[in-house]
Amino acid sequence: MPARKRAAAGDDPSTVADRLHSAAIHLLRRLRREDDASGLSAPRLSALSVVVFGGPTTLGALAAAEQVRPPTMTRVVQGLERDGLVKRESVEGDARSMRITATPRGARLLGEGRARRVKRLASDLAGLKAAELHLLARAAVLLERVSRGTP
Amino acid sequence: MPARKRAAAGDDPSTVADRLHSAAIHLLRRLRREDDASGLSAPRLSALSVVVFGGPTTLGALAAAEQVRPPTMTRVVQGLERDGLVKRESVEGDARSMRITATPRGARLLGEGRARRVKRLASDLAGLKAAELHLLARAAVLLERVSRGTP
DNA sequence: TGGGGGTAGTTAGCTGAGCTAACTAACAGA
DNA sequence: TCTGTTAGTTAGCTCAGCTAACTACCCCCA
Repeated sequence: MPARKRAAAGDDPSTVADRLHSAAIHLLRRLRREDDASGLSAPRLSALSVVVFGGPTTLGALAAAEQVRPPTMTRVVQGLERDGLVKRESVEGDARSMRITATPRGARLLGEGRARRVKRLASDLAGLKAAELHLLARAAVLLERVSRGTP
Repeated sequence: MPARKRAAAGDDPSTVADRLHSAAIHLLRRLRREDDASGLSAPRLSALSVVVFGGPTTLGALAAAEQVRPPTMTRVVQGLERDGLVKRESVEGDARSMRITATPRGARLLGEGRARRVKRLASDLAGLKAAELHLLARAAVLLERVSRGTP
C-alpha cells in the first residue's frame, strides 16, 4: 500500500468515531453562541433550511429528514410558525397531512441567520490553508453520508 | 497551483462552514440514539471524559474546557455525582473551589458508554475506505482546533 | 356500505441542557 | 478591616428530545 494512503496510527474506526464525536460536540457548542443574534436555534435553522431549499413538505417528511420524532418536529414547526417563518396548510386530498411552506420572511431570515451563524465558523476556517479547507469539505460530505446510514 | 491542491467549487469558507454545521447536527442526532443504553448523555459523557483523562479538575475549569457556563456545568456534575460517577470535595487552601474526581465506577462507565456510543458510528465508518477514514481523522483534529478558536 | 386497521399529527408530560440574574461564601490586597 | 474579586450555586426561564396516548382521517375489503 502506498505510503500516502497508509492509515496512520489511531485511524481505526473507534478512535476516529470518538474524535469526531467530541469534535462535533465542541463545534456545535461554539456555533450555538451565534443563535442569540438571529433568534434561530440550530434545529429551527436546520428545519427551515430543508423547507426553503427542498420546497414545501409535510411534517412527517420533515421529521424524517431531520431524523427526529414527529412530536419534536411539531414543536419546532410551531415555533417557526409563531415567528411567521413558515405557514402550515392542510393538504387537499388528505386532510391528515399538513403542507409546510416557508414564508418570504422565513426565506430571508434563513439567509441572514445562516450567514451570521456560519460567519463565526467561516472566519475561523479562513485561517486554514486551501488544502485543509478542501479536506473539511470532503469530510462534511462523508459525514452526511455516514449520518444517514447510507454508506 | 497544482490541480490536486486547487480548491473545488464550493470550497469557500462559508459553504464549507454551512456543510459542516449541518453534518455536525445530523451526526450528533444519530449518536444521541445510543444514549439510552448507557444512561449517559453526550454532555455528561463529554464532561466525564475530561475528568477521567485529564485528571481531577475544578468545576470552573471543567466548564471552560466544555465551553459552557458554570451553572450548566454545575447541573451536569450534579447529575454525574447523583449517579456515583464523580465525587466533589472542597479544595484545601481555597474553600470556594470544588475538586471533581472520577470514581472507579465513573471511569469504568466512561469506557463502556463511550464504546457503546462510538460503536454505532464506528460500524458506519467501517464501510469506508482506509483513505476516507484517514481523511475523517484529520478532519476531526482540524475541527477541534477550529472549535477552540486556536488556528 | 360500513367497519377495521393503518397513518398523520397533536397533546400531555417528562428529562436534560443551555442561558442570565442574583445570591452566598471565601479569598486577597490596600 | 473593608472592599473588590472569584467560585459555585440557586432560581427561573427556553428549547429540544422522547414516549404514550389521543384524534382525525384514509383506504380497503368483506
